[in-house]
Amino acid sequence: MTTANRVHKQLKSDIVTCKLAPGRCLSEMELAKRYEASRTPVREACRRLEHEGLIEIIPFRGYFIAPLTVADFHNLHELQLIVDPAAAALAAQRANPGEIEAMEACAKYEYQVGVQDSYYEFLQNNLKLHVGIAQSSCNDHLAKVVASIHIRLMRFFYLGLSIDAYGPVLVKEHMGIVDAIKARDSEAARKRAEEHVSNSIRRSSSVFLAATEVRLGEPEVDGQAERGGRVRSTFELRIGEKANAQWLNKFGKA
Amino acid sequence: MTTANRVHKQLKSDIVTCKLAPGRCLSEMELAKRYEASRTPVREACRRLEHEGLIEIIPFRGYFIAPLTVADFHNLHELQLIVDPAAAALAAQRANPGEIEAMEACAKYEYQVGVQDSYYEFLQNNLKLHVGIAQSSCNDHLAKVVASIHIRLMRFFYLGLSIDAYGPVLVKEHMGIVDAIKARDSEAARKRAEEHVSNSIRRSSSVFLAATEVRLGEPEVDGQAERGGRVRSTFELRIGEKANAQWLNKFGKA
DNA sequence: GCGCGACAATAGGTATACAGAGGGCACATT
DNA sequence: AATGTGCCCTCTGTATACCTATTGTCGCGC
Repeated sequence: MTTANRVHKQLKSDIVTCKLAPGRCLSEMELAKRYEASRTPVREACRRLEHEGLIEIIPFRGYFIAPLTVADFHNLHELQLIVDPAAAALAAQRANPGEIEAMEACAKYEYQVGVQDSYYEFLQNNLKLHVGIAQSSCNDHLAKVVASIHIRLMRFFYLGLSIDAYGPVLVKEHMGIVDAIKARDSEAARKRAEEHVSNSIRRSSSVFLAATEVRLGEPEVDGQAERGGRVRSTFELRIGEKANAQWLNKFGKA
Repeated sequence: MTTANRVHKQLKSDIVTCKLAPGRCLSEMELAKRYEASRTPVREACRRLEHEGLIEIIPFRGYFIAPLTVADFHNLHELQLIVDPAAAALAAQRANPGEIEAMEACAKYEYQVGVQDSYYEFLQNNLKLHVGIAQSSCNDHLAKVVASIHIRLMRFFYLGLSIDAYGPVLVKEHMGIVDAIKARDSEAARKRAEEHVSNSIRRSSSVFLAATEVRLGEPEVDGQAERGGRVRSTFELRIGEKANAQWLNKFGKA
């Protein structure tokens, strides 16, 4: 394991779990100190993360933890609604028994309401399930896309958008997809995956919009920012962009 | 424009157009000399290209121009068949007049049979059309996925898989999609895009398979390799992988 | 008092030196 | 002669010094 790999892994984890606040500004030197490395591997790690959509690099300005925007939330879900059902359909045709077994293990995990760690554990299992299904499609490129989408969506969930009441429903939906795959029923798998993503969007979007409203127009400084790191804004609406306007319309908020 | 950006752009172009043979092995120093830069920006450019799937990096070993495999050809097309129609459907709902105009300009370009440069020009227009449609979906993430897929597929076409006889058919299919988008007919756009991709697969796969057969099992050294660069193999079949077997089956070649 | 321009500070971009890992080749031993 | 071991060379990975671009501030002039 090279230093660059280690830094990439740790930094990615810190971003996804929102240990590093969205919008936070960091310099190469800050990161180098934080992860005990020199600038070179830090740069490499950051470039990779930029490509993964977790960091924004503005030349000669700095490195910013990618902000969580309403537009991203919508677009990533929209994309998930395109690729996840397709992946499930292919998985139903191509998954091998071992893969299906692994899916079942992930699918049946149910978090305990109110227990933070249990919720995080659930998120990890949820990731493994969705990515596992995609990998079973035997299409690496598809699997990469699904994984990339899911990783970025997870940040929204780690931010505290817990979906407390839905535990049993989620397990039921997950198991439904896996069962369809196990039964080699391609169309059922597609349909159930599609419904699952649709439901997830519906379940989380109201929570997210509420959180957004509270913070809108508060490009505040993060109170607990170490080393004077600046925060652009936890939620950037970027009002005026087409996608946002359309999405807000959809929920009657515009 | 930084040096790293310039190297990335030039190297990417050289890879996509197959000026650098698939499978070719290159060292950082070779690339640094070739593009008149030091190792640092070359490294950065290569890391980006690795993420884009155009270069493979084996730690402590070297850099390889990503080989063109049957599996990749199949998987990329399969993915394109998932996302391109969806993008077209969204574009029909969201494209603005300027974008549609740009699409039409690209769509109506027809290459002259037998004229190499005209074919390359066509490929560029084809890229711009497909990516343009995706961008009109107002979903950046979707557009990125579509662009990434198309760029990688283009390498197969630049390799010499010319589809001589199909010029007018292609223009017709392209215009059909754009017309549906212009008419704001989402479902027609989806259907036509789907058919277009299906047809493209059918049109190119026979040519590609033929080319593959000729070269199969010839992990040859590239005659014109400068500086003693080694070539792994222009076409790697990676026999035994599920996806390959399935795909070959589909065409009765297994 | 406002605006423009120059300068300094800061931080990323680039070049290069150094270290360590891998592979190949040669020699020795069986 | 063949195989195994060890050394050496090359090339990547890392660290750091230097260069350059951007930005914010200060001062001068209008």
